[in-house]
Amino acid sequence: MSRQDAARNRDRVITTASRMFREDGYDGVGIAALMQAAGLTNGAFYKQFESKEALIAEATAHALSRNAEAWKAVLDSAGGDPLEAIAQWYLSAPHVQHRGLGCTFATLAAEAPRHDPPLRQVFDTGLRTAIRQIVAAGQNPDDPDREAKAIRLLSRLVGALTLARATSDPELAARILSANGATDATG
Amino acid sequence: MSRQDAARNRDRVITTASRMFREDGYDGVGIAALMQAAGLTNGAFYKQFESKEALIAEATAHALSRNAEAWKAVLDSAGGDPLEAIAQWYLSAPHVQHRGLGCTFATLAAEAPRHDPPLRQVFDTGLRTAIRQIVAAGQNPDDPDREAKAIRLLSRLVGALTLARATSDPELAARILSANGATDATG
DNA sequence: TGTACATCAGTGAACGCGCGTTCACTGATGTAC
DNA sequence: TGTACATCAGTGAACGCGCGTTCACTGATGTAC
Repeated sequence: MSRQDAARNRDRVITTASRMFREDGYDGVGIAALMQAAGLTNGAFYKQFESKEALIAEATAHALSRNAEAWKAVLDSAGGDPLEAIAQWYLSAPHVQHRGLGCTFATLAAEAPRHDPPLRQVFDTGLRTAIRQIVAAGQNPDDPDREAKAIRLLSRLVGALTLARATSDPELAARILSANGATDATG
Repeated sequence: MSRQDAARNRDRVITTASRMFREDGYDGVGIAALMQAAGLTNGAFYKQFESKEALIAEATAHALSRNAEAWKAVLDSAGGDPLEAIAQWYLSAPHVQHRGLGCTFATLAAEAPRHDPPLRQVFDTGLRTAIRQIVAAGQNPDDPDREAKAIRLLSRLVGALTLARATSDPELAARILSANGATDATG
């Protein structure tokens, strides 16, 4: 167990938590279940983190920065209109189905108001990054309304994904997704 | 304790739960705390409800139907463009601050995917109602895209409210709100 | 380079606590005759 | 209309369980000389 091993274990806990929190919510993931999923035992947790709330902030920051990487990849590789490409990708069936690796705003932002300032600040940073990415991908750099447009697109995508996931009726989910720019909205 | 008293108690538990769930999430509200807030004791709960999950479905249906009444009141009394009036009202400071009486989609829809079919169906109904209300308030009844436009508006408002609430920076929150149609976006 | 010691991540059991749910009991309400 | 009984919402304590957190202990790693 070198210090490098310990650092790797810490990273694995954060990665695992960032997935589990997005799947089951902050309240839905216990320390014991998390540590077991990361291949460790209960007690090791408090050698690495001050509290569950501290992990929540770190794991959310991790999730948001992974999200930002994914946005960058999609925007960079888009032929044609990058914002149309983002909407298609964001509202695709895999993203609707797999919450654990998906957008952190859609899964966890609604829980943020009940949490401590550090987590809220993580969301501040994540939001600013996402807005900046969309603004940069816009095709009209002189439009004075371009930040507001970026914010509207982000708001709309987050809302659409959240609502489509809440539904039990695939037809209604498909209508929500395709109204918002999904190409294949079968799920 | 007449049967009417019992029915009133049951209603009070549902109303109380619909507020508390929106404030603290489904996982954040325990039966004991809920019953105490409703002026009853622990044990009475299971004389009225089969399980917590059953209450979750009923309380969410109640919250959504109260939301629908509020939408109707705003849309009916709007001078000028009703959809602009809805956005202003929906993104107003009181709505951002008071989750407990606010939009159920913004507070609880993200938790729905983790729950049983009855709750998901409650969201189905709530969504269909909200979309229908927005469509009916639209000013161009011949627009073939009017349902998609209604869905986009709803998605955008839900996303904007969720993101504005997650933020800890009032300036960022105000930018999100005003980009989406709030008039006074000071918080 | 080898030895002695300090450090510290991890183990696994335990802490107190609140969770959702059950239960024996109470007593007022409603029903049957 | 009065009496006897069944119903059932509510009480409050208890159930087993999992929660976040703590702790004594282990043993490999890293440091000092």
